[in-house]
Amino acid sequence: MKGGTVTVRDTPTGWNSEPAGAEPRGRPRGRPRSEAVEQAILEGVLRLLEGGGTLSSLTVEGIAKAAGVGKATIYRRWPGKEALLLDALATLDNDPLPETGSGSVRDDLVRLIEFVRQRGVSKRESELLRLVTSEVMCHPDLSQQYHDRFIAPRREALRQVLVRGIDSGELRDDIDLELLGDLFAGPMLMRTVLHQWAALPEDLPERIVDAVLDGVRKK
Amino acid sequence: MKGGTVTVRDTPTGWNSEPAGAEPRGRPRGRPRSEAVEQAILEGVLRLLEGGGTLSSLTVEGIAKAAGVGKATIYRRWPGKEALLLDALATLDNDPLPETGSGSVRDDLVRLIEFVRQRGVSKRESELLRLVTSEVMCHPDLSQQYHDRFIAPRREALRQVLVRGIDSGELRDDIDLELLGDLFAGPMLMRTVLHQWAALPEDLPERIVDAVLDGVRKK
DNA sequence: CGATTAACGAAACGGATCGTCTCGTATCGT
DNA sequence: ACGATACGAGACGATCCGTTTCGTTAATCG
Repeated sequence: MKGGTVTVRDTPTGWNSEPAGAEPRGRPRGRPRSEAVEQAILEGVLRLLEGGGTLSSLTVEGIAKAAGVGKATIYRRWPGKEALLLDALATLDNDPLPETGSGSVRDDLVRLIEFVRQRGVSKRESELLRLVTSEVMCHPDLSQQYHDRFIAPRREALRQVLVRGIDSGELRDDIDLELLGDLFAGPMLMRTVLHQWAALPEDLPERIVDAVLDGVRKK
Repeated sequence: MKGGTVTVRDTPTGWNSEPAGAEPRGRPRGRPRSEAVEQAILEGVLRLLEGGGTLSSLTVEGIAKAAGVGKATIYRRWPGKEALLLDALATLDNDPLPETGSGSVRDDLVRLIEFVRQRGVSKRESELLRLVTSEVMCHPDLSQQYHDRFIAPRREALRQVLVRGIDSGELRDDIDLELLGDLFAGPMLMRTVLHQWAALPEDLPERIVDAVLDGVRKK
């Protein structure tokens, strides 16, 4: 944890994206970083994860070996294993959020939850999500970054749909917005993250949304 | 991971409780294990966790130091850090499940979810639960033990209440039992495990249960 | 009482990984 | 050509794991 000499000149993928005008400065002097190396490292991480290894089995040296690079090359780009995991997650998680606001609020909710389900059914993404979540839960600083980059946009999209539903009179206006979101997202996240052995049938989003909308009390 | 000479003679707390008649044999010959040491180790784990350390900060050597014991004494009782964590969790998690079946199904559901909320509001239990969950998610074998010891009993209690509700006509009978459980438990577990920064007000269980029962669609 | 048996604290060991650092080489701009 | 920087390879000290040894302590058995 003490100061070192390895200088992280810049970070292409943005784990510590410099906020102020750092981009428009001229190209740095020496040999530029290889984009191929960048992708080889991220691809190596994903490849190692497909074997369903434990978190401790994903070592930096193993990543370097799998990617055919030196360790220093990894530490030149990321401050540690955790930030690298976050960027690896980002390479899988770049699908755009589904369009909302066109049809009924009910269909928008189904679309958003189906989007979450898709993460769970993909073996590769599921394994990665599981490890990242477990890693993030122990690192408060990473927890913040993970929340900002991955959780917050989804929660915001869900929130907008819910606000639209309240305004249009389709949803009750006497329930906390946050609670409302958890009612819809909780059941699906529970299956994708907590117990991965649960099945994720195609119609699960529909069933969740309709059950939460209509209530489970026998009329 | 290779075979060793340290023989685990017996395991008081039951991480590998011998199923067959092993208990009624006469007292073993030599010096018995100190119960005080047992509790000192578990207490040391809990004390280290209150500082909100990352999972890697909870080292076996640190536990031994905190408890004032030797490392071998820990490995004499538990096969590794993970199993020790599970037993430490058990020392906090020995409150009996709330009584159900007396009044309305709605009140039973509130009681069960309030029971989950209590885990989340206790700082000590919350931290421990967070670390154990993260540890468990990476160890398939531990995941099984964790599920059997902690998850399954709660799910079973919830399931019984739901079955009673269906039989008595209070709950719809056209929804999967498993989905029904996730609808109630998901929102609360989401807050206690996934984002620990969320508030857990006292009336949250009531609000969850009533919202899921009545539905969130505007009538 | 004395012998036996096993747990105890302390400490050392080999192995693995981390994060840093140093080489010699390769590739860029000037 | 030259300086600057990234690259792969690998050594380094530090830390932790899980095992093992050592001398001591506490219980049972004869």
